[in-house]
Amino acid sequence: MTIEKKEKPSKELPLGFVDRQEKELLIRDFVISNIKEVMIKYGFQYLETPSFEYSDSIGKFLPDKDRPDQGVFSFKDEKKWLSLRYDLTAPLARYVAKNYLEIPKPFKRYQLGTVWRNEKPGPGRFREFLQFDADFVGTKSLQADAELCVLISEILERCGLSKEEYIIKISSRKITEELFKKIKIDNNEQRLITLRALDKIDRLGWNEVKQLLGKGRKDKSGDFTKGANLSLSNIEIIEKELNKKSPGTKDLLEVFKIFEDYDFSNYEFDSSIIRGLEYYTGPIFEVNLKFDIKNNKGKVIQYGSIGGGGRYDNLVNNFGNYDAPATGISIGLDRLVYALMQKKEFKIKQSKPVVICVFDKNLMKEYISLQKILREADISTEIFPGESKLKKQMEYANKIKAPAVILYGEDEIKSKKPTLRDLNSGKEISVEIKELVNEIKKII
RNA sequence: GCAGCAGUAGCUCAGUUGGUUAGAGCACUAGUUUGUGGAACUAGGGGUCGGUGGUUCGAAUCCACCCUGCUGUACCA
Repeated sequence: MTIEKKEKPSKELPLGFVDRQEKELLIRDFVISNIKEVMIKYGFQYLETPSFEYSDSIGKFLPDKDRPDQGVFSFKDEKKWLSLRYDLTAPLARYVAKNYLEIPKPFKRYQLGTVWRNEKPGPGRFREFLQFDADFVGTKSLQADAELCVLISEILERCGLSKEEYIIKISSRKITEELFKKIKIDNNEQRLITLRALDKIDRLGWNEVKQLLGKGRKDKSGDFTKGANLSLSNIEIIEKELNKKSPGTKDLLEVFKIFEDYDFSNYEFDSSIIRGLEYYTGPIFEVNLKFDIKNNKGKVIQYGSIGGGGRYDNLVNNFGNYDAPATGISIGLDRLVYALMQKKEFKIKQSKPVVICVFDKNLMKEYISLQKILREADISTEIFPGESKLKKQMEYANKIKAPAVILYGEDEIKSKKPTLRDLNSGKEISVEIKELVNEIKKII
């Protein structure tokens, strides 16, 4: 006799994908509602594009042209390769190129959407996450760049962050561009390695970055990273140039002037902001949190930025002949939410239902009429969803954090006075049905 | 991707000169005479000891490879 073993389906999730609990979702909803209000106030259009795009629509113009397929989830249709979008900027460029003649110029749109990246996940970093993007397409005005920073700032503050808890760091691609001219780097790979190295100044410090600009660097674990192989004199020029405390480029001076007009000051110039992207052409920004973020074991972790962006004047042009200079910013919503959850003072009101206990199925009509009264008063209410002893019903109510239970058994029904038990204090009172709503409101 | 460390019940972990049916706390389920939660007590369920192969009479324990997690690093549109 043979017994076939049944393979049980796996209850594990794919690497980098997570279930999200109510607490997180409610904070996320709160953040999203703030975003929408601010975006409407700033006059942006709401847009949604599909999760999948043809790979070449979003892949061909990837900044790292040397590895266009890396990091993206893709599958082959009968005819073409499709990819899950990895950000909202590439689809926007595609959308603008496709609808160029119909859209207003400039085009201001915002978008909320899930994006997917086939990369190694870490604390607060997943392979599926929600992003928020706001972009101006079709304007060279630096007013747009400045306004993006102002708007992000307003969103963060509405979400409960104080000016001391975040900062917008700003630099410009013009700075590194001029630098590359000065030291005459035209080798693209060398430029990329140099940019990536400079991006790490705040984390590693100059000494380590110099190694990356030169031969390379060995990290704590013993792993070796190849360097850009620049000459010592060039490295010195770079260090001197980037250590300047104020920008020498026209674009940033203008942006800072506009900030003044806006009375916006929660930013700082930081020439080490690079954003690793090849397509940025002007001002670039990064949104950083200034309070400690801990992992689920209570250890403070390197959290990095929660968002960023910049000017990309050539991206739309890649799709055709339309010249549409643009600038945009994006926020990793899940990362922002993860950070907000750590703020002790941050509380989201959750209304949990008052539970009406069931003594006898035959009395259901009574329970439904009580439930109706409460629900009509907009009080979250439920009749215990099951058939259990009273004790189990109480345990259930306790578990779901119900504020109160209503006991309405034979005794109470005789006098038409339900018993209301406050689950926090444990106090019970007997109330007239018409007083029930008022008494419950006192508890909630 | 690279490197270091780790992987025993849902969770936190104990368990070495390799030796009989693998443990605790919390959680879970049922009960403590049945109309009362968050306390206590009793009983119970639950583990191919991350996976596969190897060494051995015998492996949670030793070896190899793989998978997963953590930390750093790389990449990050």
